[in-house]
Amino acid sequence: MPAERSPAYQRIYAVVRRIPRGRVATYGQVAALAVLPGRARQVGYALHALEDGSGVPWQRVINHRGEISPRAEPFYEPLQRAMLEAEGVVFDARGRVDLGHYRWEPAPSPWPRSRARTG
DNA sequence: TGCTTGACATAAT
DNA sequence: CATTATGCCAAGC
Repeated sequence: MPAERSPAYQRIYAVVRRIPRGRVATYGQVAALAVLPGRARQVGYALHALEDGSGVPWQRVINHRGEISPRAEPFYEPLQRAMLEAEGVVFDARGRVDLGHYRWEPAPSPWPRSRARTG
């Protein structure tokens, strides 16, 4: 049984698929949403095992610093950046993404604020 | 089976 | 915010 079929990997892929276009998420964020707290490395490992036709938007997963994590093949770095830029994600002069602006938030503060006063 | 590596995160300085 | 140290777990050898 390939590791890609592992339940943990499947949850990771499911979370990554939920990342909307033009948004990014960190490995730790994906790990937390995939019910794998503290195992951010596994997220990267799971994405590493992905195939081209997997349909998983792996390019939307970056590290906590808003940077594209360098992998063994330097070829992927500009590729991921180009894919994100094609989605509307803007990179800083230092090659970083403003997480405060592009970070995907699956739960947009569902606070029990009850009836909003003033509306 | 045990050691090393790796698409990371967090805490301390 | 950058560095350094530590935790984490699967894959490769």
